Amino acid sequence: MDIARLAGVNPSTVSRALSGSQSVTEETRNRIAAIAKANGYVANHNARMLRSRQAHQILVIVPNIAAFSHPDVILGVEEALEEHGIGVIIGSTKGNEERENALARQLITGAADGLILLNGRVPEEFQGLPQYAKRIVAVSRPVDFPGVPFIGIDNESAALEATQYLISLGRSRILHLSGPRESSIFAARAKGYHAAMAEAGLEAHAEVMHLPFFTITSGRQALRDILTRRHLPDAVLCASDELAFGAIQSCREVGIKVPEQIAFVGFDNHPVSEAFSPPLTTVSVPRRDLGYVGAQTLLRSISDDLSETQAQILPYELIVRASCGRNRW
Amino acid sequence: MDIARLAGVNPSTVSRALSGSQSVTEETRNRIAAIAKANGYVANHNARMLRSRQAHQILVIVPNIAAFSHPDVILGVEEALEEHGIGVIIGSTKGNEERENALARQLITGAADGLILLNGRVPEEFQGLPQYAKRIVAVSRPVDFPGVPFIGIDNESAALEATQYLISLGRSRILHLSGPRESSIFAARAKGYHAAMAEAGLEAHAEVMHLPFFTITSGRQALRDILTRRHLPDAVLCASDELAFGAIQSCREVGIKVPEQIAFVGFDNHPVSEAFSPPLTTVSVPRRDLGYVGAQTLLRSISDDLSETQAQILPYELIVRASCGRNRW
DNA sequence: TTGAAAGCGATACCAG
DNA sequence: CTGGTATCGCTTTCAA
Repeated sequence: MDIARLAGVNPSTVSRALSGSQSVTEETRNRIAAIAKANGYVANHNARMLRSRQAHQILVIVPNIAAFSHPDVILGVEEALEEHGIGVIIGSTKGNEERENALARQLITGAADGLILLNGRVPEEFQGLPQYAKRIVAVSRPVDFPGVPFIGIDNESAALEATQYLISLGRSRILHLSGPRESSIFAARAKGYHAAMAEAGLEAHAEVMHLPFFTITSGRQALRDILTRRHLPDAVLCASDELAFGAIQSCREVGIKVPEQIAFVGFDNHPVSEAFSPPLTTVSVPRRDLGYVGAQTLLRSISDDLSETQAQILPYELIVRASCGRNRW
Repeated sequence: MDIARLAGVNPSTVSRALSGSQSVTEETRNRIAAIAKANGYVANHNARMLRSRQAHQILVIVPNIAAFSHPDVILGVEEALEEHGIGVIIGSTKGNEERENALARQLITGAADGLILLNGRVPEEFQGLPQYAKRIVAVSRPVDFPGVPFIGIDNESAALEATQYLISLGRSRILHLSGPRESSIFAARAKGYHAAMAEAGLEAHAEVMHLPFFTITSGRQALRDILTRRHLPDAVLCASDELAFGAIQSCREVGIKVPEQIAFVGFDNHPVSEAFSPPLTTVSVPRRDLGYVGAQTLLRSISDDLSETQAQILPYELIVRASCGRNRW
């Protein structure tokens, strides 16, 4: 590097000066910094990373970046990493396993130093490679891979509480609209829902509908089908706010009154839920914190001073709004 | 690399085989590929990139990843790049100039091969470095930097058309709720709005409110203020769907009827706008296509076969829903 | 088609 | 505190 020549020092001194090493006179450091700046010099990323064996990048794998809940998590991740000068790479998989593996390779090849999984699954590529566990954390959705920490909420308990709330309002024919059955997060919510129903002696009315997607469109279509039934539910617990938005839309379209005829509860507390009509009662998930804590956990895990924390459960909160009406009795 | 030893060939042959070079026997290539796979070998990313002077990564700079309109654009970018085996890095700046420059350095240091700007501004860092123009494209919001192509919609014309639509319904006291005045995209929309008002002889009623953010909260607060006025507008053209959601919420809270008393038009056609109550009339922006075309343009520009395309204007569409009611006359 | 050797641009280690 | 040198892991050029 010719900054060395210009400064009349050895390249290694330039390197030390620019990376803020202590073992360089402040005077020398300043002089080199000035020369570098004047010449618009910045160290080549790939060369540094090759030598120092760090990418200074963390990869976040999301199933779908357009889903309502992920951007806020990513925001939290960014905030945590920014403080450490670490960049964030995003990859969305859309459930495509091939794509998942391609992204996984970013970790294996050293393009990223760590992985934050929001998709609830460790890519196949890591099977039989337990040494990568310490470079991976799962956020929002747990994964089945030994040694990978999880940061999320207690979904079972949240669904339980939400269902109990509906029951406390006098609702009994409560339907649970959920996401893919295979996803542990939806399984947990369904479990909490069933527990509450059973506890209230309403098991006979319990019904879980697992949908392949938890989008607005998906919720809309599901309710269209349900509204053709002879006996309508009097409440619906939705596994995402998006499902609830679509579902409520369908009700409106056929003149079913919300919350009078059917009450709705969502999951996420997306910003829209407050502006929606009726404002949506929903389980608030600390998305940003999940991302923030997840990133911090990852950094600690990578640098080896993680005291075997296997799961961090953050608090959720049931936000009561008008979509469930008031107590009927 | 010991794959070479295992295969009994020279490292260079392994390199050639794995990168699919033609000048290697198919037989040799297959044999090496098999051995590499069996041993879980993948070439180190940073070393490859150092040598070949490519990062195979594109950086997308967004002002705020939680804004409703960006994720879809990113989706389009990902789709376009995935086909070329190029990864996507995301950085959100939250308007922080220092953060912008830090991200810019990713391009300068070679951590990324190109830059897609969704924030309407080329980072300071590139001032006086025109050679980077060919590695940058601006999507959604144009930037002021010679040689940087722009992919977006005709905002002025879209706002003009939306305003004309409101006028055609008999509305006359139309307010325009917009984002930061400094942003050219909002300036363009305001211009179209003014043109329509002037054309209809309603210039006297024209009023543009520039808000620092175009979020739900921002729209909600703005309308709260406006609704205390003696003379209410009879329509509001919002520069984003989010503003509209918040604004309509405020109307609902004080009992103002939408669309009877005030009609609303949004911008973006976010998925929620259809499920909202009332369903929101809005300008549909082809967000995904913008991202897709933007990424393609960038790739062509980087590889030098860009025929000096300076702007690609994609079609928008006014989606008419119930938030403006029907013609009053 | 393959091998040998020379870097890519930095950092790290060992002397001084 | 600074200089010299080996080296990170791969690709590429030049010969054979």
